[in-house]
Amino acid sequence: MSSTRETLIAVAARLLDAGGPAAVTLRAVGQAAGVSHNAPYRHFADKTALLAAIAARELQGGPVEGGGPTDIESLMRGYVRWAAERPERFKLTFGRWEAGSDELAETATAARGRFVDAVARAQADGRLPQADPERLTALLLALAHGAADLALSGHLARDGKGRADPEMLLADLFEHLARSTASAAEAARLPANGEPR
Amino acid sequence: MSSTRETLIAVAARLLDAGGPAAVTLRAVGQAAGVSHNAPYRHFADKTALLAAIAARELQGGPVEGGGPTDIESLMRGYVRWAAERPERFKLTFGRWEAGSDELAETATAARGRFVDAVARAQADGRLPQADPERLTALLLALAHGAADLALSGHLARDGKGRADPEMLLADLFEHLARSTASAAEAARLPANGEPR
DNA sequence: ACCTGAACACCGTTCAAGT
DNA sequence: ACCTGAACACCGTTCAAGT
Repeated sequence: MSSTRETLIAVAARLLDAGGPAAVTLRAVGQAAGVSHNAPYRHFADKTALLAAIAARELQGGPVEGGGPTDIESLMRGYVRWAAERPERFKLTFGRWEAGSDELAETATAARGRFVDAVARAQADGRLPQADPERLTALLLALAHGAADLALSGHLARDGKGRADPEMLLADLFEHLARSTASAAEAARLPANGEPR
Repeated sequence: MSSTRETLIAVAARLLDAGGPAAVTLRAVGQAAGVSHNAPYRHFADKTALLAAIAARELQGGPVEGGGPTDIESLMRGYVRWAAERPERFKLTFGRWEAGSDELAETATAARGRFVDAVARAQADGRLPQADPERLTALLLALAHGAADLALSGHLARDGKGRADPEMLLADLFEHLARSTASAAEAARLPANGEPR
């Protein structure tokens, strides 16, 4: 039912990819969907709600689709690659959602849950340091997000020796964390083990 | 000379802070500056150029003003605090500058230079691991940027146990890096010292 | 329940004209 | 060299009306 709604979302996402947010006008969406320019108002409260629907759809099936590898390194790599390949959807999804829809917030929380699980597994394997899994996940996601965003706005890529792309920075962080894990394991062999769980 | 130009930038920045990018219309800027709504075209090629001028001014004197502390921890804290206090300017500065002005790119490069210097000093003090300073700077900036941006879009703050704000994540990263540094120093005591300078 | 066409207020940009 | 007022095309949103 209401296939028009899905059509509008798909059409709007395509316009977004092709021409950026400026190209997503209700008139263009309507024309591409074969309806009038104000038919969207029967399915969405306003233009913002339509954009929020794109972002929600992206958070559900987008960055880490089901079926692929589930180790934390692969998940993070998938995140930065998604940002590089679909920059407009990435910018939209993590853009300004001042009083954004509750649905979007819940979807984001669910998506983060998969990352937390992967982090916990890596901790159990000794590949990540012991720490609160949610907080460590936030650290990893913040780095991936920041690297991806800086790369898109041209504040990261350099031509010379200091060149760095998001995947490199991700690898660097994992290496530093691995060393930090080893250091903590060393300390644990001493009689006084002060490392909180 | 041309004080009108500076006035237009200042007025536009004030409108941006007050009401977000939607509030920055050439008509509102002109009215607040006491000129007609198309007088800005005598000083800027178009609206984008005016916004770029705001971003450039922000990059120069904004996040890390001269005179304050210059250690890397304080610089990074200043960055995330600036983002939290002036979210609209932060979003604008690191927003979409597709074919952005060259001046803006140069200003950004110069601003990053101060961070690289601070990182190099921290490395000399043994507070940060040995690595390419530019690349380590990129890692730190990416985390600060990502944490600040996720916090602004509500994808970071949680109510429960997993709560994390940008300054906490920054402190976590510095702690992990310090442990990584200690681990590398341990390894350096062994006969085979494989850590490249 | 869903869609249309006309209309309104607003915006970025251009242009002829003024000093 | 800098500014103004009118005008143009475009946009989000509303509303009366249609099926």
